[in-house]
Amino acid sequence: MDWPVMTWGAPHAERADAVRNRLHLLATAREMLAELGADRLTMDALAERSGLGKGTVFRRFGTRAGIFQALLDDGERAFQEQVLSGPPPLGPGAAPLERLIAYGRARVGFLMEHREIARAALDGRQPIPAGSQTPLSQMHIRMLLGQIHLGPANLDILAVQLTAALDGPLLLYLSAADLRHAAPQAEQRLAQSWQDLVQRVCRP
Amino acid sequence: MDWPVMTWGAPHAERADAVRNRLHLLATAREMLAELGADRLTMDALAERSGLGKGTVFRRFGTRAGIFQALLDDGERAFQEQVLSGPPPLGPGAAPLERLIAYGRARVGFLMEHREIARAALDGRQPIPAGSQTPLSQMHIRMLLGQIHLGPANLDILAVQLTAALDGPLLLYLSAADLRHAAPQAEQRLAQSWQDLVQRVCRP
DNA sequence: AGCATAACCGGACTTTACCCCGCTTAGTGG
DNA sequence: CCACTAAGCGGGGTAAAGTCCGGTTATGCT
Repeated sequence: MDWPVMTWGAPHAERADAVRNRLHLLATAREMLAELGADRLTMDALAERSGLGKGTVFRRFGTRAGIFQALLDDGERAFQEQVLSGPPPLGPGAAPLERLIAYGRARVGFLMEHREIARAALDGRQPIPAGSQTPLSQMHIRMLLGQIHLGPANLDILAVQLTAALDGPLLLYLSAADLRHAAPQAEQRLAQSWQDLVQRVCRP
Repeated sequence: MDWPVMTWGAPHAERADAVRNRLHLLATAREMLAELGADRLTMDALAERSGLGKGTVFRRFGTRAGIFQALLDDGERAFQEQVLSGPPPLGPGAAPLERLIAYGRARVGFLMEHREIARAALDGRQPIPAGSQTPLSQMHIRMLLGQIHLGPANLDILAVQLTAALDGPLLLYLSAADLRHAAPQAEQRLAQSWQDLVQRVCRP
């Protein structure tokens, strides 16, 4: 799917009605999500409820998972702002290792809060979609790793591995039932374990 | 889905015709997989080609992903045998850390070899299915971690994290195109990075 | 303003995973 | 050998994802 790029004034800019529809669809999707839960949010229903055609829904988001990815991106934007320019230890100003630990804790919280959306955003056929979710997470981890003095190591792959270690448990291995049952404890333990892992990896 | 347990002689054992059909379906699935690729392997086609009803296919495997999980399990069984009783450094006899490194290398190879099936075995709705794939991997890593003297650490979660760091890149983050393009290199780099990661985590 | 064109829209259509339920058959105990 | 029962079987039916294309509308240019 080739998304219309949002370069201003350039040719192929997103048309005004398209923007309107996109925002309206996202709002409607959020409503339905809160009302019905992720797996009862169907494309037909979304189209009907928003008063638009099904074709429009698919052109805007490409795929069902795409909707959840877009929804997640919204949250991610706010989150990234905290990370990039918020107060330490999450934002700049703290030591890189502290930031890395704080980042993991915050991301666990974020994913836990949006776990329904995050799960639904996974698409079996395609790997993690461009412009969404992980790339940002991975890039941030990669950046912080670069600021920590580590011996010889392939920081790019290490960042991928750490991202997987951070997201994987929540996205892949813990069942929804596990989480619903004891979410706060799970969140605490995952954050703590992330800290342990990072400290192990990054010590001299 | 509640699979018939294979406790011998106990009530509810898997019936003979069911076994026949299951094996036949798996064989047919393997054929179609080799011939058409994973995403053209459809349930209807599988049913028709195997000469069985659609209902039978679903009763046997529960879901589309279930077929690929079953297929993967077959390979996994052979793999596990190597791990549990093959020659060192993979099998017993080597130091735990060496075994852990060797295990990662072997698993990367295994997943790379079966990446199409492994991807297709992921089910968006459900977390990693019981009796399949990761639990074995996770358990093995957990066991080896237990044999390495680590400081205070939650070995259970650490095992989950390492499993994610091992499987995640291949299952989630690397696109099929990336892999097709430079599979051997990717395999080498992932194995090397696994070794780096584990050595970092497990040093005193 | 008027025109040309590129996006966009809608909804019918196709494909496919998955469900259901009446019928059949394999196993068992007498 | 026979009945009995639970498991298994088949294939038509449903719902939801994703595609297509003829008609519509926004936008840039003159």
